[in-house]
Amino acid sequence: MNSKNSDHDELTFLNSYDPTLYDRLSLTTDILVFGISDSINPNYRKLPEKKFSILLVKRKTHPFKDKWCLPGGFLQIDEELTNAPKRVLAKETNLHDVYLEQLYTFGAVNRDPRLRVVNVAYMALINKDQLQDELLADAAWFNVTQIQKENEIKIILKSEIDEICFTLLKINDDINDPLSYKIVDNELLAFDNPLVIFFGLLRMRNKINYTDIVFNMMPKYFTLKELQNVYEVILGRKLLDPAFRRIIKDKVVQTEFVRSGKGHRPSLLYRYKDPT
Amino acid sequence: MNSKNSDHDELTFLNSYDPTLYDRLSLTTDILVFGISDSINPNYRKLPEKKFSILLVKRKTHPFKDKWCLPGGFLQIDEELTNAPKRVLAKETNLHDVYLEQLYTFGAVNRDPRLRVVNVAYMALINKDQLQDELLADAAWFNVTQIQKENEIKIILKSEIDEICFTLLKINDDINDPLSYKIVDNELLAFDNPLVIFFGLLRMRNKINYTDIVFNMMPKYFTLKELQNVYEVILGRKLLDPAFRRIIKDKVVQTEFVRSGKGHRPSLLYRYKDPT
DNA sequence: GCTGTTATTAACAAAATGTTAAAAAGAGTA
DNA sequence: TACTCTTTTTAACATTTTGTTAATAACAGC
Repeated sequence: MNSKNSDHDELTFLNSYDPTLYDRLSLTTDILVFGISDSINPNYRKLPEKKFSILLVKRKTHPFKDKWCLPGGFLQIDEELTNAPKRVLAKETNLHDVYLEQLYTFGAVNRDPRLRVVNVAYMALINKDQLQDELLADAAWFNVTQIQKENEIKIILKSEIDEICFTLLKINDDINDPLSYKIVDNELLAFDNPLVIFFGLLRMRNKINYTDIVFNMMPKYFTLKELQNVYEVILGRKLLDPAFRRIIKDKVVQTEFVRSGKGHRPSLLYRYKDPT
Repeated sequence: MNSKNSDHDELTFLNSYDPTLYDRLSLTTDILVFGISDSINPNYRKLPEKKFSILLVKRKTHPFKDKWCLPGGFLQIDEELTNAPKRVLAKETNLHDVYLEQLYTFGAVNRDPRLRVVNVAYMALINKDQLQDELLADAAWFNVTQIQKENEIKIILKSEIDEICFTLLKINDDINDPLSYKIVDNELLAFDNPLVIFFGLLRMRNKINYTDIVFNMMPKYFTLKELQNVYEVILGRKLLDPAFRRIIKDKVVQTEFVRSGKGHRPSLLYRYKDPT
């Protein structure tokens, strides 16, 4: 068989192909938006505290009406998969050109009560200073606190207007698989969003150690202590200054600027050194 | 609004919901099966060489008839997403209870010439000793060789009956995103399979350093040198014996058995120490 | 100038990793 | 039996990285 014939066969086949031959379902995308919040410290001489936070929106329609959920939407039939989270994010937060990374695809049969839906979850990292407009009325930032016990992970999400709490139980040994956990005590979050959030936190804690993704959440200029605080809230533990500085100093460049007026030695401002 | 009313609203909504409201498409799953092959060394006194290899099947139908591809199939409408790769793997290789991990979801609009298909790729690790039956006539193991130049990655897949070669060009800085690469010079592989294979290799090389996944490809008993060889073929570089042994000795237990008769000091046989 | 505060780094300790080379334990062979 | 060839195994040291403590620096406010 020569190549011409083969191409011809393929064309004939494609022209007579019936696309309804296989089961068809809907595909959605959720976006787990991470950012860093400053919360004012009551002691006016102390530094503001950094908080690791995620963006949730309140559902206006059924199903899960009035519950919080991750911003998301349906994939369109003629739309690149990678475009869907961009489009949704632009619509919900007016953010463009943010760091996006595919997180995991969730496909439990009953995850949506309406119909069979498979969800491709993405993770976005934003520098909240770049938020041009106010958030929509039904969106809010929630600070993340994670409490780990034996086979149980409790996550508390706290905004100015609401507090969400849920627990994940480990039902399986495979620690890197989000489906190794079962959701319990979830009152306020829609769909399987607790799994998406948990898996995103896990991914962040891992990748922070061997990539430069944190810098997507930093402003252009920052002090090393501010950067260290971001590492600390993501990792959920304190780091020692000298050790942190040794490791991070390859990734940043000192600038001519300082942050002063704080009642102590001014801190030098650094910026990210692009590795090229 | 009380909870009873809310539940009632939700039920009313669900009963009147029209599932054809949103675009619907087909979902497939591909499985990148990794294994380790022994190739006999021509010098009879030398040890057999370990090769890192993947399983490909030859397509019998259009599209891409007679090209090699990853084993895969369509997700059924009432099937758990995690079940699809299990079902496909059982059918194609007669393997059950293998290590499976979700790799990435590929959703370029034109990745399948027939219809809009989104593909959830999985990675499987198998110990080839457990293969109970012969492979199907149209399946074969291909040894993997990867050659990295500047912005170019060349991958050579070699089986007893065929040799496949393709190149990926880096078109984007984001090194962890498979879509940062463009496929060139691909003659023999179907769909976007080169991207799946490349991303799987990347994932393996990363995870081998901070997880115990290699042991899914090892037989029950193995020598430390055999284990080291597996690390070496996956990482694509030689390791120094004492350094490797120091790191790996926490993960294995020495057994009472030895492998002898090789014309040199016998090697102690170890087994995986489950971390529990 | 003194106090309170945080930034920055020096200096040392401890741990991890890289490297070289020697010893151990067999099979084959003269 | 003694010697060679081979690979396994580890000792011993060098080097690098990381952990820790504590000293010094530089400001604001009083």
